[in-house]
Amino acid sequence: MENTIKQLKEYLIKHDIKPSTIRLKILEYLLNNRIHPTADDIYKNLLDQIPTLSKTSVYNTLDLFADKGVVKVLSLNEKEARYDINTRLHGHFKCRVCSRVYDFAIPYDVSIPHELKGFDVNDIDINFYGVCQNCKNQGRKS
Amino acid sequence: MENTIKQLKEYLIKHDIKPSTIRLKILEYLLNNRIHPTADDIYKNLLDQIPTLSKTSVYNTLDLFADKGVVKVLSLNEKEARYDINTRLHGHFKCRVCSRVYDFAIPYDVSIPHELKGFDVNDIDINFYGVCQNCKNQGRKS
DNA sequence: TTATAATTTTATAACAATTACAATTTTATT
DNA sequence: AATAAAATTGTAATTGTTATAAAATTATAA
Ligand SMILES: [Mn+2]
Ligand SMILES: [Mn+2]
Ligand SMILES: [Zn+2]
Ligand SMILES: [Zn+2]
Repeated sequence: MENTIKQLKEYLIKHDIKPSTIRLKILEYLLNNRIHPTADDIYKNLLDQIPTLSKTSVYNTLDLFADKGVVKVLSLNEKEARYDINTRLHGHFKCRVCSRVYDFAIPYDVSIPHELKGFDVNDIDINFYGVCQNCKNQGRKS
Repeated sequence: MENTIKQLKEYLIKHDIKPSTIRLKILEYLLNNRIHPTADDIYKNLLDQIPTLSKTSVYNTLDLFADKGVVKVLSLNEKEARYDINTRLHGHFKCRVCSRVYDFAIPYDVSIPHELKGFDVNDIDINFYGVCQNCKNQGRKS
């Protein structure tokens, strides 16, 4: 809805990815559904539009996207990986009740600690776990 | 080597865990091998001492330990979980070359960001990824 | 001690996410 | 149109983990 096909194509090409139909659809889904979906979420959701879609293609595409820096893969203490179209450094909060994953800005400078002097740090994950306000309010009613 | 059986028993009892042989062995392993091992690491290593050991028991024990706060489970962008006998808040660095996991002290106050006001935060993971100094030196030789 | 119950451990099968692989389809090039 | 390259698919394999029920061990009571 937000992006024209042309824009999506340019986005992929800019990231050195040939814009196939499936790749465009997955990119579009990720841009319009910023919920940190799993591969299965994406697969299930696109099945209406692309009835021949295979789960392998979803994995292939997401692996390619991760390779080219289009998505960041999230490990949030669960067995399924999640995919984030926002690759800039930011924190994640996972609610253990509703399983929603919230973004937050990291409120301190993430400098390399002196214990890691001489290490190359390419990637940083900051993950919080607990119960979100929504779920806390829900529980209050009982 | 470091701990007497008596000390290990007390440690488990203090955490509300009945000290069975397997539990003591796994605890001892975790205390003496602070390498953030996987369930398989632990299983393989104890097989000499306990030839009848089953992997299910290792998982059962680690689940129990996690439940009782004796270990912290780590999700480090890999499919296998790792287990840390140090449950105090600290950061982890995973080297993508040698797969070693290093500890580091978190060099800032991990206060709850204002975006998460009203959220209950029970757990925090801070994970860095990259190449450790060891592996960087190794590579330099070529 | 013996009997009985509770707990722990084991072996095996089931499960679920991901990956491997080769065949098919689609797209690009000549 | 013919050919080559790339993308997609279906299927099977792999892997870490979990479920389940039987067997072994340990605790409790008679
Ligand atoms: Mn995010
Ligand atoms: Mn640690
Ligand atoms: Zn919630
Ligand atoms: Zn290394």
